[in-house]
Amino acid sequence: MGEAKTIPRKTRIQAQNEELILKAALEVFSAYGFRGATVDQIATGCGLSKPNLLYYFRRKEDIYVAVLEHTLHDWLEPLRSLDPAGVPIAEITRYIRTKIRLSRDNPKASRLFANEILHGATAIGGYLKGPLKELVDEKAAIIQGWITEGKLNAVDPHHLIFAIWATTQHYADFEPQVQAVVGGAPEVMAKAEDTLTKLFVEGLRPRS
Amino acid sequence: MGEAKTIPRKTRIQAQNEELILKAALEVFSAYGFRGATVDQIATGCGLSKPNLLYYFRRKEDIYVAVLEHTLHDWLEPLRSLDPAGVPIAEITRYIRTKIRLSRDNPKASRLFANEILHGATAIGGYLKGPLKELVDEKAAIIQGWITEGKLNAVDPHHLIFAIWATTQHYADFEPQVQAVVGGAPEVMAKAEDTLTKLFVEGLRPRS
DNA sequence: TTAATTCTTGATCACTTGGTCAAGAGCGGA
DNA sequence: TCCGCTCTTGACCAAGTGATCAAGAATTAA
Repeated sequence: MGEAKTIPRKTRIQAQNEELILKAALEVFSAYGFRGATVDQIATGCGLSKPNLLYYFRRKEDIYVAVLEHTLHDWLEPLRSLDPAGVPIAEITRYIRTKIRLSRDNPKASRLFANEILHGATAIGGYLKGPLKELVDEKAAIIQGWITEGKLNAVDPHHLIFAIWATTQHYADFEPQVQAVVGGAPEVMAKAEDTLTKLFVEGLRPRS
Repeated sequence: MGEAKTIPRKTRIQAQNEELILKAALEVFSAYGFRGATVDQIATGCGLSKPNLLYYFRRKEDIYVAVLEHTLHDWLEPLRSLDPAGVPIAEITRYIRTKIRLSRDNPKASRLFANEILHGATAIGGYLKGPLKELVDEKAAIIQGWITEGKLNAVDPHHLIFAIWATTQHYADFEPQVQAVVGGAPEVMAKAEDTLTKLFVEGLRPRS
């Protein structure tokens, strides 16, 4: 079949090395940002020579975009699963808890995005204005519905979502600051989770 | 007097140029981060030649530290002025409104710090663990006092402060994302201010 | 086995960047 | 005016970086 030629399947080695590369790239890009990271660092990080790395991704930017896209989808999953049929306060609570745990378990992904957006979001600007905006608008409408039904306090849904993003990702993105002020004990994150949940729930629960 | 020799006063030109440099440096460092920024960019930004710039600050890092320190003090002023003798809810409200306006009017300072902390806070780590922690602990104690008096809902004061920082600075640090989702109209920031204030006030006001 | 394809790398290049230096221009006080 | 000090700059350097290339090694399909 000519098919095998027009759509070349990925080699075992290819798939394996690309995975190694993306893993090392997340490590390096999240720590130093796009401009601060070097191809050499990534190559060393995954045990490949620099020319070999550039055999799989021809330009540094290609690696960067690849690791961004590879991580983006998972990052939005919690918001995506906000259920319009659920109990409003319970849904919001679950969203906050899921989001802060995601930040705790994937701080590098959080920092990768933070850095990208902080510096203008040039690589994912299209994604923000397209799929991301669509998703946020959709979920904001759901929240607005709950507000109209009197199930939640009347706050702007978009800004509510921003507030949840900001507070939960704060613990990953600004870790050195958090560490400096309250230390890095494991119970800090648990306390953070409870505090944020309580703050938002009390802020959103209508006074009877 | 020998005093004039041991403590050389700053020349007019010196003071003037250093101010120019710090201004241009904030511009460049906030946009590209420490590693991403170049001395050439800063030099061009303030109309000096590169060697001339390096005559005033011998190393790139010296400029960076100078602009960080130059901005740090002002940045913490709102928290510093949290008044233990004031009305709790009013004090918190004023703090949030002051902070979000500071972020709106000085987004570059916000981004400068965000980038510094995001990349490990190596240049200001000492400041975070020293003066910053002291200030936060002091103000957290005040808030804790208000809680004990039953004037505020029982939430962890440290995490409350983190939440206020995160939500207010979000609009400066993640501007491209906010812009992509809700646009950049002037009323967006006003709406943000009202939403955050309402959220925190309702979250903190004790149920009678 | 064999031949085509994929994978790997040492050497190298063009370019950027932080930093130096010596020499000259400009300024201020006596 | 004159002298010492500050300020300014063109030329330059060494290190680091993204990217290329040709040639060889390994893998795969027949």
